[in-house]
Amino acid sequence: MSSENGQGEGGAESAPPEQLALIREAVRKAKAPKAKPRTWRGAALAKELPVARVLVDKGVLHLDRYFDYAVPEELDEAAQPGVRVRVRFGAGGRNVRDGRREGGGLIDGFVVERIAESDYSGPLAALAQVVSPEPVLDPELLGLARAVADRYAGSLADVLQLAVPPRHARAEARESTPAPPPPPAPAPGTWQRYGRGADFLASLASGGAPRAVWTALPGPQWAEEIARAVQATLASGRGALVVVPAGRPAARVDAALTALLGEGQHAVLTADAGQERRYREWLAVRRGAVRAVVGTRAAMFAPVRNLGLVVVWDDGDAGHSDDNAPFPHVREVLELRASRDRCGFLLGGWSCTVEAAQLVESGWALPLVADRDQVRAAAPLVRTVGDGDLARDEAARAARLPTLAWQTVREGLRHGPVLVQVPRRGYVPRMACAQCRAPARCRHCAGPLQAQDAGELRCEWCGRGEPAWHCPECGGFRLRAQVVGARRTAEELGRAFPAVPVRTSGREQVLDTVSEAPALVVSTPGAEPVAEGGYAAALLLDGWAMLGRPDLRAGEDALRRWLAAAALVRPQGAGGTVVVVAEPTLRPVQALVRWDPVGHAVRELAERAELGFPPVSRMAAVSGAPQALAEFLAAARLPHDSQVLGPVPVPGTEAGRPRRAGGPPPGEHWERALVRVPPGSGAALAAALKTAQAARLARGGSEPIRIRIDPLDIG
DNA sequence: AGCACGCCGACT
DNA sequence: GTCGGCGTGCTC
Repeated sequence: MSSENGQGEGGAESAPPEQLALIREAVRKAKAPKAKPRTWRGAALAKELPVARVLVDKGVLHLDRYFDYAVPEELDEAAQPGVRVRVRFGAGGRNVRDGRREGGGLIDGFVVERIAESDYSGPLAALAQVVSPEPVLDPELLGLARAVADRYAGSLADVLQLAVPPRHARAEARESTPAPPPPPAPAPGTWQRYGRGADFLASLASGGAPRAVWTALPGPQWAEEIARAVQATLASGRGALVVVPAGRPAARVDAALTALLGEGQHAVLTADAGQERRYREWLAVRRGAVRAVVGTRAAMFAPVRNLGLVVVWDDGDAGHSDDNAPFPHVREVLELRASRDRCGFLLGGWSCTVEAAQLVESGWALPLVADRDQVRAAAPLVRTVGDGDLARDEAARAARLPTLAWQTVREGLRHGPVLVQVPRRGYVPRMACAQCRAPARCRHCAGPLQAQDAGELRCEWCGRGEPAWHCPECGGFRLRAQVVGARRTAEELGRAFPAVPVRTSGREQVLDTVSEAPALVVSTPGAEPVAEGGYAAALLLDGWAMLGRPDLRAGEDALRRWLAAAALVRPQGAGGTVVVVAEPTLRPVQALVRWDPVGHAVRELAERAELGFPPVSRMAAVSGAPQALAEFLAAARLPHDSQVLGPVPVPGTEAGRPRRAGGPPPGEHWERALVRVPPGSGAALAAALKTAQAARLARGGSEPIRIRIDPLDIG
């Protein structure tokens, strides 16, 4: 045996490192078979359960396990399960010679459990400090966080960062005033309009755990309907949690709850509240002083006592997807909570996502829908303007708005406010030749051309202006991108109707409500103000802009945004009219005309099942530098029924493109692979990816690999 | 991520 | 001999 390094000492010295480690381990085990909490200088320890199992608050995946610490006598009382602690952690001070251990930084953690004996064979370090005696991490929340971490191949510490708000000492010092007893069981109110609506409320009120996908009728009643479901749950002696996608709907539900339950019965947990207020409200919930919660996505983890109902409104809104690792989605987390806590589940919206349709199809939830007569009575009349109409429409070319749109606005303004939905910048699709539809590209770098507010063309990649575009394919010189920003549209409409005020609502300034007086209200999707008494008409000008996006959800998203705008318009019987500029043959457009979001989602679901697309199959996106990605995929022990698609270059890593959040570092070229598994193997896929990632990080893999379960933007 | 341990060459 | 390079592996 000729060994290259020729140490020649024989025995353990020349063994390969992994064997060495094994030998060392064996020696250590033999010396200290089971450690009683031996610590520095034999300082006095807690008499009962002297070991604290601690989750150290580091998001690193290979530290995603508990560490045992000795509990000094003076911390015995405070170091209860669930409290925040500080511990020494790190390789520092392996100086056991004089029986003292020091070094390693102080880091935060949570006591998960108190136990009699550690199974760690070595001297335990002691808890350095109990940050506060407030138990913030109870077993339910820990279990949920664990489940979410597994579901999304993330670390427990990362999830806890989302689930437990940062401590605020002043907020903690204040006592939470308990809510007065809740009002008695409610009447079903407008829930009568839905087939099984009254039954659903009755079940909640009597302590049941019904699960429903609710297709809300257009109009403003949805918030009150949610409040009634909450009220029914409170009447059963249980708590309720409502999660909405943004601050404005949160304010609506807040107002409805106050109107129905009075003050002090519920807490509002939104991100924009500021640390002290956030923690105060969260603590009131945790302490059981408040039993009902409405909030935005971070509230999905709210530690509501004796949870009886979880509600998610408008689950298709991107606001429900957390943008911190591991990117949990409100709908999925609340599904987990409903299953784990055996509580009621209500997923509602004017539209219907494919995932929601799947919950119904699998039998996990029941549909809560109104019959066609109710829908017809509540919905506005929807008319379309397609390509054919536009081509025949001379006026449209001159004025950039179809004749039908002008007529509808003119008529609507005689009876009240008119809503104009225009695309947001990010949703404007590539410009194309109006004649042959070839995409308009920059002549220098072939980047996509984009119209600026002032109307001139500019390359999205290199920024060069293009003053004299013509189509290289057919010689045409007209571009098909009449869609312009909100301001431009507002100016133009304002000139056409000089007697009418024009109001705009968009990202910079969002209007909450407008009066019933005639006005033009120009808004980007999601920022539409509510009109008192409803809009007389709405113009949806972003049709093909939204449908043109190269995204699996383009159709579903477009329909959702249209329905959200159209739901603010008066019923057809009261003259409410909607005009959508989009091809009437397209499935989402037809679904809008018939006001049939469920039918759309069901067909979409069937199609995705056939093509092996999510959510029927489960997918994960794995991205990183090409070599690192290849190594990762080779090393990962993926489930045998998984299929790797790609890798392909990550769109948007070309130089000069605006960087997207969570994307690669600037100037780096990344690739992305999609891993697909059939239904039922989702958990195995997440586990395999998590294991591979942990192994990689433990080996000190410096090149980052990003894993995202259920990626949102798969072309 | 830090940080110590340990196995290598260059030095007083 | 012993000081110090940085390559591996552990952190209760």
